[in-house]
Amino acid sequence: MARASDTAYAALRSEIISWELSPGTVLAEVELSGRLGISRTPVREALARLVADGLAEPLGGRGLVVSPISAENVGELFELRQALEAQAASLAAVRRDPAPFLALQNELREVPALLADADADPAHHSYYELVARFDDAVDEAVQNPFLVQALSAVRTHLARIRRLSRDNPARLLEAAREHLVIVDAILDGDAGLAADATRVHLYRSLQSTLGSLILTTENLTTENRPDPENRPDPENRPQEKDASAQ
Amino acid sequence: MARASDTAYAALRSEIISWELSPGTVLAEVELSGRLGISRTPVREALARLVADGLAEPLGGRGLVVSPISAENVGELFELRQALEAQAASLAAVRRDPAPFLALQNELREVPALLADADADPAHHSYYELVARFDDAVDEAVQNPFLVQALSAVRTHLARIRRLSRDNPARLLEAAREHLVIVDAILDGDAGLAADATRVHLYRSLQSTLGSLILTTENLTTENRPDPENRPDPENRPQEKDASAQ
DNA sequence: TCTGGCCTCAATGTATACAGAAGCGGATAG
DNA sequence: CTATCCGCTTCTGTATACATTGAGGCCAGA
Repeated sequence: MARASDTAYAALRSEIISWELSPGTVLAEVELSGRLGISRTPVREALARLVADGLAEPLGGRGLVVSPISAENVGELFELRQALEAQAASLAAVRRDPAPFLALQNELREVPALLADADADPAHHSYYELVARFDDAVDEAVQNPFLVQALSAVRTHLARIRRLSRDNPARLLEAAREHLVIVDAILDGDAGLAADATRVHLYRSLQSTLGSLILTTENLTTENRPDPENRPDPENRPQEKDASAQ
Repeated sequence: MARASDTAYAALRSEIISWELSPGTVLAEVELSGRLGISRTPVREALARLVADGLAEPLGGRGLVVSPISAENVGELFELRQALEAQAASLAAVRRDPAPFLALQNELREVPALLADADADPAHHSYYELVARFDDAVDEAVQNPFLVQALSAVRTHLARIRRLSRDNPARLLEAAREHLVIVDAILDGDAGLAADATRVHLYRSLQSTLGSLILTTENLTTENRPDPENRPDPENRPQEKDASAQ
């Protein structure tokens, strides 16, 4: 069996990202060790990793809380994301490994058909999974562990933020077209265009995200009620990996 | 007194950055707890943070080692650094808070005089301290915790890499001129130019770094002798903060 | 002599016990 | 009635004891 601390970390991380633990929720060691059925030691280890990820933060010297989120955070996160993804796309263009991007090109062209029958896939899983494969292809192409790790950290926060905004089918279509431009640029080996197309995509994506924000006061305050019984969106959503989708 | 785990983390981090613990050195919990005079628990916490920082990594499932470094790593790190610092400079230009940069502008103009009397300050502390203040000013100006944290992580690795390359007074003069261009661009509010000037600076900086690399086989291998008695450059070097200098 | 398997040992991973400190509640005085 | 102070409770931080797993060495057989 895997290590208890890894299990605890994965469980807590997932609960934070999925809003089962909403921002501001107090993370008490004894309570968590009881709930997860392990001792305090691995729980502490998991909490330390969450703090390093920026998913939890100390509250007044004693005690940890799930990191609060604000609209401001979204903008700041996108400033970082833009820098990283533009660089990643640029490098992917330079690396010139066309195979995976040719496949993505074909699939992205089929997105309108994919999104057409909204009844079959109302949560658009297949679309988000395609975008996740795009991210994976870029990660693979850049061949840069430092950059990939930084991107991964950003995607973690994005996954949490996505639960703040509503999906918009029209926006997904547009996003697919933007992705296609990026892929085309990468296949052309045009690093500058790949970076520019990425920035365009993220600009539009941020616009859309901010336009559909669901900001209750709960999300903004640091002091939330500690009861874990409030998930804003219990219905099935795409997996964690599909962070950078819309 | 501060927490023992923080003390241990700071101590180990400092030893890794200063090459007192060279890449590949095994980090054993019992040995460290004995050497630092604390129990294994806070040592484990410190080691976990080092792994999160990328300063240590697991070796074959069991045991940790100080992360190896290679010339390849340097290039990869600079790819990330370029993305982050270009974005940071660009944002600093947009924010339009001239005061700190006006001060830096004046000081950067005095750098030739500063470097002239090499006898008074052979390690060029005053120069590196100026560059550190430049970094601080940018961090302050961008007003973006996500970006600042990513930059901070990069600077940690840069600090370690700097011990791999020799200082070059001529290069420092050139670097000061490049920094001055960046500051001018920020003061002009020219985001594009600030980003471009940053990329120029980092391109030259990488050239210089790679050109003066001191790569013994020790630095490349994962399996080093575990004895901690080999620091390649025991003479006084600028503090940790002066990471992005040359 | 070389190879393979077993066994021992050592180091990590987990649980628990102990110490200290911060917050909370109650009681008392103004 | 309110504010402040004191004591208690509960939580974090640290140390230590226990479990478990992987590595290395030794012995036996080919």
